[in-house]
Amino acid sequence: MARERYHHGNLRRALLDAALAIVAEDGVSAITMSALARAAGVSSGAPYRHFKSTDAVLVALAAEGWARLLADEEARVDPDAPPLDQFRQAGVTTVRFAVTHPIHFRLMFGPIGRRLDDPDLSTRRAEVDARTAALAEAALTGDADRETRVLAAQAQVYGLARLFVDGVLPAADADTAEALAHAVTGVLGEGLIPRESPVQSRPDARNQSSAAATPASGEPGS
Amino acid sequence: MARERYHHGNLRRALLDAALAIVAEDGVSAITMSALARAAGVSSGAPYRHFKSTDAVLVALAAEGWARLLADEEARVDPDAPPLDQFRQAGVTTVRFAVTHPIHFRLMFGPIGRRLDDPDLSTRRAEVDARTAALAEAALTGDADRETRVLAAQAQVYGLARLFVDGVLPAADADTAEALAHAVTGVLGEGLIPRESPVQSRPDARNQSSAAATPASGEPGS
DNA sequence: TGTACATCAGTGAACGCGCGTTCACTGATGTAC
DNA sequence: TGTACATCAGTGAACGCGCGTTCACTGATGTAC
Repeated sequence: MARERYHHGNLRRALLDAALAIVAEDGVSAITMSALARAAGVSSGAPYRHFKSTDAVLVALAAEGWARLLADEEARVDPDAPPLDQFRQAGVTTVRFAVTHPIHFRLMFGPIGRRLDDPDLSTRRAEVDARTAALAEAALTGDADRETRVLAAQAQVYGLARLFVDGVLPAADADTAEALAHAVTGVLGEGLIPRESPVQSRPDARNQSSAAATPASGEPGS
Repeated sequence: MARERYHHGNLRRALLDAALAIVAEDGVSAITMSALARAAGVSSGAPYRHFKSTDAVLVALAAEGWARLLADEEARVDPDAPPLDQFRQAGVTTVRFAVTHPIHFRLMFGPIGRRLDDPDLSTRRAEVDARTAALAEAALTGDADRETRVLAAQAQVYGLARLFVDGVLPAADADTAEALAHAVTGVLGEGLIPRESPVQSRPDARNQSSAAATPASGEPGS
């Protein structure tokens, strides 16, 4: 924090934060080693002590994202809940994460996130993947189209997350996004068409287009 | 096609194709006016006759993408089918489009695609949006959480499309992707958990993880 | 507690390169008559 | 069918700029004794 010292103290962290700020402001193409140095208030050669290229910075951010997502899931998924609820909670957490960390999310699931050559990135990603697979395994049993059902759930969660991140849905705070994710995953659990009675109706229907934030709806089975 | 002529004939098209090739090869950051000129076999100043910047090239590609998606939907959605089927066909078509035009898809739904200042882009996008909204309106009736159900469907389709485009699911040909989209949207129609009898089982379950290409499953209601 | 020394993080100047952009030009095309 | 002329698309040389990258340096930190 203190200015005017020869050593920065935590330049690595400052460069990562600078990268986040630059991406948020001008997009990922605006990241250059020079711009990072400038944003961190440091000479042009200094960043090379910590990252060998701008891609390395982005890879580090992606790895950080996977670590944070894992931590979020561990914090927000109740290990004592029924398996299907755990699976759903993990999905809701993913949507929440996407809204609170959109830049990380984009990097994690973009070309940068698929860099298998970086061990830190790939192991952290593998951890989350393994966890998700285990939750899906426990939640959705039976061999009738099991993988199709898992994919249906993953696609929905990922799609909702990306609708926020890509700006198709308007920006929302974490709790609103989470409530929406809860409602939407409920639809998948129940089926698109209400079977007999139309799913305990509530007087909602707020906004205009598809952007309505309609929280709380039916729970899924189990 | 003929080389060595002073006039190119269709440089605009050639520049767009060059941009697609460059993005496919080295990513969107590799697009420069110089690189486009080089790839089109033309002098460095020539592209400026058609585009004022690389962003203008990308905007043109996004607009082209929306036009093609609209054409695809008009070709593949049966106007005589029941409304819910039409809605579903539109969704399946979107997934097919994403797999066959991944670069267009990424541009259409990235920051470039949200440039409201370009009239061509924004009107073409608005056309598709209006069409989708109309199909959703006709397909999903009833006021109980209607918007939530629409969003659930959109999120699932968009999510599946992006899972392909982002490389989370392995690359697939158009028909395989379409079959998968059909199966996955069927899960949303029926509900995640089979109600009584487990959805007329078929002996599938092929691949390893979540990448199984399990085609054909139950139809949705209506 | 003090001293010597090794290690390290950041400096700032330097360089070459490729990109964006401009511009007077030239070759080709199309059209008026 | 031919000629003159306007318009247009692409040329190629030029320029300034910012970026990536290197490197001898210097100030700070930590640690052995």
